[in-house]
Amino acid sequence: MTKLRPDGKVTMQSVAVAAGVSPMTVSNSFRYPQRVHEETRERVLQIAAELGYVPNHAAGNLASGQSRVIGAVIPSIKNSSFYNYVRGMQEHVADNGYQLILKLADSLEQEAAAIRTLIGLRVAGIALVGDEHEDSARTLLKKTGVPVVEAWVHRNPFDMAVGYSTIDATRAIVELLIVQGYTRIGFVGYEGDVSHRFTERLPAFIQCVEQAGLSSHRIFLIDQAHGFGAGPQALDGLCSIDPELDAIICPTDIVAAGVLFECGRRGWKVPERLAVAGWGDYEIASEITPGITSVHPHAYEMGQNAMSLIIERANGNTRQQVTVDTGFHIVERAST
Amino acid sequence: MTKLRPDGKVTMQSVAVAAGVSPMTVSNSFRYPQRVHEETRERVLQIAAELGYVPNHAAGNLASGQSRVIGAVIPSIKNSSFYNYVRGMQEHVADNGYQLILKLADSLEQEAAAIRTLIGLRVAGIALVGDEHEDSARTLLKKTGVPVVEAWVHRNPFDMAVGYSTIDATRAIVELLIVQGYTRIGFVGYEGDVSHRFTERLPAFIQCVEQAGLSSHRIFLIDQAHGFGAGPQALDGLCSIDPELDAIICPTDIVAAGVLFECGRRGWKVPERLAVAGWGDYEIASEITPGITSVHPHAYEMGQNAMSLIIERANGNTRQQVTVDTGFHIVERAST
DNA sequence: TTTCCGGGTTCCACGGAAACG
DNA sequence: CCGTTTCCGTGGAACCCGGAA
Repeated sequence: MTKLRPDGKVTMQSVAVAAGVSPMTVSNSFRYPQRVHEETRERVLQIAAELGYVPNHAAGNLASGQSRVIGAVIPSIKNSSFYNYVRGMQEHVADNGYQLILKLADSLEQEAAAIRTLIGLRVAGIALVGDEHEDSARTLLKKTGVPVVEAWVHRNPFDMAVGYSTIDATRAIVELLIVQGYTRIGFVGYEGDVSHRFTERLPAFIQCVEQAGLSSHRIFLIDQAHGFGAGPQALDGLCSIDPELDAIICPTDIVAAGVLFECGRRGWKVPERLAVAGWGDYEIASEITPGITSVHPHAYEMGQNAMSLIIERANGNTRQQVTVDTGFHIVERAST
Repeated sequence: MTKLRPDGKVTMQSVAVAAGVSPMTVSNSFRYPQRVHEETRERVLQIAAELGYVPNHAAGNLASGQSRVIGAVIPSIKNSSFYNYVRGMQEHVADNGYQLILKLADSLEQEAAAIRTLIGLRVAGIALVGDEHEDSARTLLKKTGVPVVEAWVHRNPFDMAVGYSTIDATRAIVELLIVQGYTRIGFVGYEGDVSHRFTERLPAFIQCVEQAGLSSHRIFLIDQAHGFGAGPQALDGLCSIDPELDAIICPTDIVAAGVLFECGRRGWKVPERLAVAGWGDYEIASEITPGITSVHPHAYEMGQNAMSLIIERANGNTRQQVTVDTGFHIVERAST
């Protein structure tokens, strides 16, 4: 019928008419450029650009049953820890002709809602953070069979996973402090219902210091909602357990920075009076004085690998290895 | 034909068969619940849940030409300034039955690509940050006619805008410092090609201090890429212009914190020797000692209003007022 | 190049039940 | 009492735009 829409909407049809070719040629020009004669293709793309035509993903998805959009759910953008993770995802998908969309979710309910939205969009895959999800979300993911990657998770994946061992990282930090001669080491954790990637650290700490013949009773839990403000609290708490505390391991560099501020107020020298270790290698860790010794997770690589797993699965390649360990390293700075 | 898909895909059809109704009734159960007899509807929804059915947004979008998904492009999640903005958007769309998806774009090219993706998805509207966009993106937006909101912009909108006046905010900060008795006020800006929401501040500063009969030559530009590290640089730069500098206005609280760190190293008392003002009211501004006097943009409200403008437009209501000023306030703390 | 779907929506027709004359 | 109108829950047909064959 070759009927043009009465409204202003530009479709493949209108581009085809304007370029004097069939709709199929337009389609091919976009999806399989080499199938179309160069001259034709360029004319088609040129006219498409002039008309402001962008292929309708909804229609394409419906017709082909495929999608080149991947969804990622991240818990928060409040701190910078996910910046490199997202950048890694972003750049990897771009290199492979995919596109990334993000959903924010501060709670498991929100995560479940985000997953529902992404499934409604029929994305090619979903990247989640952590291994805690609502049951409803789990069953939905299972039933629809979308490729799912859990990031910041290093074992027992729901489907696929990419992460590093927070247990190994805790061990590495503790061992570093011991090697440096600290013996009265305190640990700051989060209280209440927080993600496994935090709760795993405490038992690792206990095991590790006891293995070294040290005491593991210097433990204080703080509220995750507090940022820098948690520093003074944590220091007070640990000092009331052991006033001669000589080192402190913090759950994030933000808390560590808070401890440094408090040390400044008390006139304590770091690391002479107290060594301070952080986690995450945020920007503040290198900018503050003294610099904070910190665990640097390879977040960028995590993002890359998460996308790579999804894209391989989408292309039909089933990998043997469904868990990728992207590792971490310890950045030693003046605070320890 | 009522043919069930051979693969595992759950469609409206399969739900209809399982519930013993027509596909139309399933559709109505989801979209117009009151059109369907309560008993029937509940059975349908129940069975849909059991099968793990989620309506295919792609198909729905195609058929109805409508979408309940709004896209937002944000420049970075590296710092916390957009956290409240995103939260405001998120919560507002949820209350109105819409869904928000995010795209990250660190550059104008990436922004243009993000816009292209969102248009491909045929979203109901697009929220951008700032008023600088690639020409290709501008024409595409114009031609497709999607509702567009520019946030953090307070005038000359491309389509609709929501923001606050950085000029007024600069004036407010300068006036506060003058009232507090500071006369040798320095200004730290960003060099090179940065967003208008930064570049507008310098002329406002100059005009304002000159109006008060003060000198406006204490100006130093830094690289936007630097975080805390910019503090020492800026302080060095301004001190070489005027060693007796008594106040400094920073482009962000991060830079202000960097200045505070440097003051600590130099043994300078804040605000006795130097008053420090920041911008953004990041978490660090309240947590650090002394607290940083800062401009608090109403980012949450900005997010809400951005979504509200788009949703109203999508519902066919054309507003007279296409620019919403959500304002700001100055949070006075010990640093000035 | 053409034909024929994909999964859902719009629009309207259908038919049974209740209300009315 | 029965025929007719109205209402409302439900279903049928055409169509949205692009992709596979």
